[in-house]
Amino acid sequence: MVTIREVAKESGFSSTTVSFVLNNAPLARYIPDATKNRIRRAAHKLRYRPNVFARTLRNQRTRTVGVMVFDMTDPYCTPILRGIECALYQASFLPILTDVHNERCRFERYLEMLLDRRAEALIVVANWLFLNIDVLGDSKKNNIPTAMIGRELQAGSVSSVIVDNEVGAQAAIEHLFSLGHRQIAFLRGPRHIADTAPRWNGIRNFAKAHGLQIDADLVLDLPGSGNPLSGFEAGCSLTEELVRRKRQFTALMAFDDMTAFGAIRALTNCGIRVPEQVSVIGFDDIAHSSLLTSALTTVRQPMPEMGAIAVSIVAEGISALHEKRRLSAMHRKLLPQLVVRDSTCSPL
Amino acid sequence: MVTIREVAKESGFSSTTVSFVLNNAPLARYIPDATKNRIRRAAHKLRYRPNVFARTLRNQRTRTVGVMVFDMTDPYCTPILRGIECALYQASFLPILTDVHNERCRFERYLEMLLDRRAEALIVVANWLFLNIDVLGDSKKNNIPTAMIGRELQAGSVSSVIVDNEVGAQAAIEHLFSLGHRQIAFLRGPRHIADTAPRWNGIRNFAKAHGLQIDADLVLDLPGSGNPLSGFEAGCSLTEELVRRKRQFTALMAFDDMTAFGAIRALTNCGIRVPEQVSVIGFDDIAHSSLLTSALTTVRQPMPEMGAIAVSIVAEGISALHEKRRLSAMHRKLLPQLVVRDSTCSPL
DNA sequence: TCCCGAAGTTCGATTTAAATG
DNA sequence: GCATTTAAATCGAACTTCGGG
Repeated sequence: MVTIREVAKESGFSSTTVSFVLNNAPLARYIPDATKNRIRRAAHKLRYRPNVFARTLRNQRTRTVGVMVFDMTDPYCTPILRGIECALYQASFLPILTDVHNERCRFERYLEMLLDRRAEALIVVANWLFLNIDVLGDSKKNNIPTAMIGRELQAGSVSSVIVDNEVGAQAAIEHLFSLGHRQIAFLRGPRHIADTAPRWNGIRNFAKAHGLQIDADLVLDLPGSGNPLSGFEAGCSLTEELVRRKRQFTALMAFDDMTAFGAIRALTNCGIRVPEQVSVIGFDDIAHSSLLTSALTTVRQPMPEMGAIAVSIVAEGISALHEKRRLSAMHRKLLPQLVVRDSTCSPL
Repeated sequence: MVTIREVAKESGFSSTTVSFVLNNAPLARYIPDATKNRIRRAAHKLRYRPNVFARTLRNQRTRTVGVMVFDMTDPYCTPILRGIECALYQASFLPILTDVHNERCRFERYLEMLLDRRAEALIVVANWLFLNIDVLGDSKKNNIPTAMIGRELQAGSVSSVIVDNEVGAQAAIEHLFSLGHRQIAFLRGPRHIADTAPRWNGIRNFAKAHGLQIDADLVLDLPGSGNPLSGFEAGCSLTEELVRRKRQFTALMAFDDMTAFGAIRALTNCGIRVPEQVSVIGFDDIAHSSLLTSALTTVRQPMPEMGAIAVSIVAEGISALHEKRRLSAMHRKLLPQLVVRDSTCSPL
């Protein structure tokens, strides 16, 4: 590897001058262009690349952001990661990707590794989250800008980017209602998932406002497990349960897309056609929702945008840190969007 | 941040001794346990964490691996990334994730960034690859162990991990054949994708060996674009084209699962039932293949395993490098597995 | 005083060579 | 010579300080 000293020798100047010139340091102001050019040419000729580690050792900047995902296999994550990657690329940052697998010990070990590597910020994708983690304490202690996607922390210095679950759920139920559905079944999310309550609130509020009766027998809760893909099986078996109860319903609103897929599978297995006999609506708009034989109507979360916003928040945090500004946590709540496809229609 | 010198002061020894003890260096052999304990206690008490950058500056080890994906939104990537992550975690390595978006300039910039960061190895996930990249030259020049997943490089020092496409395609066609299908349509992959040719070879060989006629009018090529999800639309429109031709076929073999999804959509739209009237088989077994209304029969690539094997290959390369052993490139070809689900059955 | 450039210190650890009893 | 410990050099860049013109 060629060092700055070799560039100095090659160009005939000292390494100090080389450093000034190549970094456009303030002190390079008075250095004549002739000198600058000779130095730059020498650096280019030798294919000089500054040693990131030596540089970091001096100025503490790593241009690295730690990204923690709670479960990469969750299809919800991919577009978020893409959004993060895009935004970081533009800012010349590199992501270190860690996947916590919803395990506390992995979370702690990875957090330690990321802090050891002096990640300048942390982005946590915490949608399907079963841990009661204390990123808060840790990141506060280590004072590194942190943004969580998919979960809002009430207090503390951790920023958050979430979708407006209440508005989203309301849009979904409004869609079904305006199609004429009155007997609607619900597969609610697992209790301990943060998204569950606000979505249900949205539904209840809409129901109250429009005099829609919610039949308690048509409301079931997902059990919830460590695996985000388990929503499929759960949606499947809960829907079978609904059908067995022989309570009429013309539409089904699922907690998320995976659950909706399971519901559709169960309905199809029972000889019930979607959407002719039962309309189904999901939430998220994961990548393959449009590919289903009957493309899924759903509420889209702007995943790539959420990733990009998280990056912009922590980038701002990093700047603030360097300029010694105090910066309080930001909490962004993005609007979801109803996407009408083939799995919903008016009841006959 | 607490430094080794503070630990030295706290424990009453020099930083040299501290370093020896905490790293279990050979020279720590003669250091009495009493000393070791005092040092370790001091380090623990002060919550000492060695500065990764100072350490790397000395011994050149970063415990970092660069991961380059050509398109993260390709569902094929996710399980591979998971496999890589798992294996790296166990080896106490951290991945820097980069997504090339199938763009040459991104590829080059990211490669440079990864080399700047002294990634100890490179893993390239190059399934849906349109670039004629020269990782080869670069990695040779920089002499860092490199493994490619999804594409085999004939010569050079780059290792590879691929699935046996020929065997996989043969398994697929054999499945259809043994079900009794004789009029089979094919949606072949884009010309410039590496997987296309071997899969077609597998099909042709099987056909020849079993006297199966391949009707040229039932063979169409995917156009191929930069976007792996475009396979859906292509599969859809090509299948419509097939149906328009009014040439009978009882089964359709798609290049990959996305294409198969498109085909199923088109068939359904045309009022043709899957699998009763036309069986459909895919390739890959991406995450949601089992979720389709009629779960897809397909040929599974062992993605997580491929990721893990790539890691073990580069890990071996890293060791070899440190022990100054010469190590030639490895080429692993894994066996795919037929997964029979609901999209295939015997013709009526 | 202003301009230009160099010498030397610093970042935090590892490691060589050497000094003790 | 052996067991135990350490001073000093090193990694590569950035930056402070200083000197000559």
